[in-house]
Amino acid sequence: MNVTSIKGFRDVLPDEAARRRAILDATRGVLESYGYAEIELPLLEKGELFQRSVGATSDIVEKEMYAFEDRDGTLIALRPEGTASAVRAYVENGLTRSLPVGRLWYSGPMFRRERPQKGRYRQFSQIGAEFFGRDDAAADAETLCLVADICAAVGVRGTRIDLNSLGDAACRPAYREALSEYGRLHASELCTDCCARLERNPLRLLDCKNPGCKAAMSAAPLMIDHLCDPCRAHHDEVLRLLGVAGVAVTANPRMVRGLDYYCRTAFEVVAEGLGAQDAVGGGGRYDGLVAALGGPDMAGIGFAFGLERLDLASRPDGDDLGVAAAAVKILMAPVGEAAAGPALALARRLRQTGLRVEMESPGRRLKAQMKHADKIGARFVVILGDAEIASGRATVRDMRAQLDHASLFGLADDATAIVTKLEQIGQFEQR
RNA sequence: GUGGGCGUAGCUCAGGUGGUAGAGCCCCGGAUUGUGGUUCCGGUUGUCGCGGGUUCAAAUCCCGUCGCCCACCCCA
Repeated sequence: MNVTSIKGFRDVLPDEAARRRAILDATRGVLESYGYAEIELPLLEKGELFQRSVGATSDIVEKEMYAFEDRDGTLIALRPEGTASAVRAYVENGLTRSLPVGRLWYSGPMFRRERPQKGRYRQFSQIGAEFFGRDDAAADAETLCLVADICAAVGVRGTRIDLNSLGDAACRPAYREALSEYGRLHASELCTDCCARLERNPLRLLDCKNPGCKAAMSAAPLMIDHLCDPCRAHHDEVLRLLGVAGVAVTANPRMVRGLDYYCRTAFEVVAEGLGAQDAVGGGGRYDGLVAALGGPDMAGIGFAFGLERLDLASRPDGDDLGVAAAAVKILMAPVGEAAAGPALALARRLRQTGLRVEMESPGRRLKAQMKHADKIGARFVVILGDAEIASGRATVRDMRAQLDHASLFGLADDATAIVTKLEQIGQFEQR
């Protein structure tokens, strides 16, 4: 094999494609039941969009983004995430006015140039949802309800929703400084990565998995204890509403998120069976992002699920999703070149009634065609050989009953009449 | 970017101490005339990841390189 796919890019074969489609269908159903409308977004955006939203110094933009210069010199990027595009589209198309309270969802591939591993690829798919124009706690609670319902609908096993508040512009800067201060006092106990984080992104000190850092940071101040009054009230109300709604969440005061735009409510859905990458989805509130991208001062909260991870986390006994193979119900078996034309024409007419009909090769012997019929699980085989062409009537083999029905119908018969005859000799589902 | 593991037919793998490649599955064909699921017989596909070295001889030893996987980082 000379030419292969690119590292981190892969082919989704039919079995997996069927599962992905089932997951997408289940998710779409829940999203639409909450009143979300689908939006299709470009795969390419100006690089500037992500620098201004995700953050120019974030890992995603700094070292994971696929970007290149277009012929006119503008920096183009393959989108590493969906929220930035959704917000851009929301502002650019005037939805801030026509749809001031908007619920939008999208799905599709995202691109990040990371080292591939279990559940992580350079091209991966997300299903995302954004809720614009509401900054009240009920909007947060509704969003968490949606997240929980999607997990249930998809059949994700062993899920847990971690919840935290990241504060806002009023209280986070002071906390950030306090955390940095604490970190500097314990700098000698921190790993090199964490030392670098001290100035650049002290919040990340909290979720380092290095044992030494964990120990050093165990007594560090937590955002949750430094929230300003409005943030505190908001967070408490979200928790209260979730309790009433019956959505279980786990308070995780050490959870931070890597994207710059989050504020207040942040959450992550983790599941079992994923290896080290155990997050199936995550999101949070991003009040201020709409304004940062040139729109009005509008609130927003959203999340995204990783399709590959949803699949991994629901796979082994995700039987409720089933793998709906495109089961062909009828195999058209032309024996000899003379039958090719009539078979093609008949198969086509039968398909117009909604039947699934696969056409075999006229050059193959009937035995081989029958073998294939069995392999694909065909319910009936319509045999067209010299005798059938001569008489103008088809022979039908009932694969289940192991019976032939000679001259069952005329080649020129009405398609629906043919279907009726097939139903008379054996019950079958047409779809 | 950093570690660790692995690279033999489409798939799963076998090939002690070097002798020049195999099994099962899958696929295709046959077992007398136009009929499947079992059985039997036969068959196709390999630069043994790639390059170099040692050797009379390497899939097997040495070096390098690439790729995949897992983990760190980060995140979906």
